[in-house]
Amino acid sequence: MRYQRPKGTADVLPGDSAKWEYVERLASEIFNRYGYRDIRTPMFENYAIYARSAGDTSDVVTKEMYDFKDKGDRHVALRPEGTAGVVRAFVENKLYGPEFQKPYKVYYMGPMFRYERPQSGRQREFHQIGVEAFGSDNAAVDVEVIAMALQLFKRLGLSNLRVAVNTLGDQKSRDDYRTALIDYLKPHYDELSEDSQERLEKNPLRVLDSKDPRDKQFVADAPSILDYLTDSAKKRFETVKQMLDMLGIDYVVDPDMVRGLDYYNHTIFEIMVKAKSLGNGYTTICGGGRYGGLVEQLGGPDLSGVGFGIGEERLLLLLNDEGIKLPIQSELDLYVVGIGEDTNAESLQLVQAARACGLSADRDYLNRKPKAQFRTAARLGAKVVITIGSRERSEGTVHFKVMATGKEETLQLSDLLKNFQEVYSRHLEEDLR
RNA sequence: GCGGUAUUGGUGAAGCUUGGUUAACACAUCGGUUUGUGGGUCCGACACGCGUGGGUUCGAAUCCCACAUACCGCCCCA
Repeated sequence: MRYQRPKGTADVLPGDSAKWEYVERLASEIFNRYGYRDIRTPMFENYAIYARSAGDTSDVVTKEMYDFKDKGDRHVALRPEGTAGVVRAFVENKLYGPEFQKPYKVYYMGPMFRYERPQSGRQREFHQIGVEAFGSDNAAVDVEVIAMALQLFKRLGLSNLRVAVNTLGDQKSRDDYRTALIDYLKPHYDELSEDSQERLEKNPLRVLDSKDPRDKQFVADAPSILDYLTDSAKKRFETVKQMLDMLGIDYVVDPDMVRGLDYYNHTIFEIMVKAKSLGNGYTTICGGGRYGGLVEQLGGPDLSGVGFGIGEERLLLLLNDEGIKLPIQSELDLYVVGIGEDTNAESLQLVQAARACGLSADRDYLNRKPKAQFRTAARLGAKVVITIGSRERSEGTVHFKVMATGKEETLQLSDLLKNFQEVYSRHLEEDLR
């Protein structure tokens, strides 16, 4: 009986993990530049936090929640997304207090869980890189987070991104529109897909997102949210667009765009990309928007927030597809070849001396023949190989070989151990000259 | 949750339609290529046996069933 990893999970192995590290390091570097700080919240929370925040009708809550009762009979759920937990932490730790600068900006990265059917770029355990900014209604913050995500993608070498924005308006805009949409769709109820018939009752806005041709014909002529915005909501959206223009960010307004979580209002956006590994058409790799009410709903003051989530698996899949080489250098400064079992201790001493002064060093542990060891050294891309055998041992010397030039010279072991860094660099540089 | 395709060694895979006893070929890896030096040549090694568990059969990687997983589509989304 062999064990398999749980359905919908993945092992990130060395080699691949270097890419993850690079992406995550770059993200935190950029986010920090915008004043966002790392926040780490639990991977599971009280079930109610997600149920209440995401909306009772959302698919995430109704069928994708990875929830269970713990030994204390507490109903908990593995986080399906990052925002709710961060909001909870924001409220619980009273980060809305006057001593904190607003907007309060944080970022996070880590695993999320959704119980659903796995596919490429869609797993049960997946990873998101996300940000949230609380406590400012300024449209500039909306634009800033979009710009920030774009900067990350750009720095990673991605192009041909499609930024779609839309607004859900304020409460009144939304209510008015909802009514109008229902009025429009009701007469066609029987012609809609079964899914949309149900959506119409629970969450009519979702009908707009349907890919079913039966629905699409009606969606095409459906009233637009943009016509139902209140003056202030409209003005706000205009400001967002102006600011995007001003920053030279290309975008399209997609009035049919709806987000999966119910808590959004005003600005919502998605950054999409066309990639073969992610199926046909455009796939979203970053989605976000502004949310009001959520902070209050989880017991905090009436503050709004804005943020986004980036799907890390999708991002990496995309980088792979595009053939983008991340600048990941795995260089080896030194490889120690030991000839004969009695050089075991000296080999250890040598790599340790190198490592102690900040060089990367490795050696052979299998007592293999010199030829095999050199082959390994070459494959690892070692800059220098130090060889020690019985002859050297009796003379208190080692062979120092610069792999690029093939030049080899004899050094005193004691000199090397006394001042490894200096001796190493001097001989390496002399040889390469 | 629904529908479909797939599953052979470290990897890519042939074989499966016409069940029969050496599971082809290639890459990678390891060893050797005369005694201590680098991605080359040549030689050699490398599947508890064909996702797991049952069944049919004298006999199954090859036929049947169940399950698992991956992938694709739907749903939805990162």
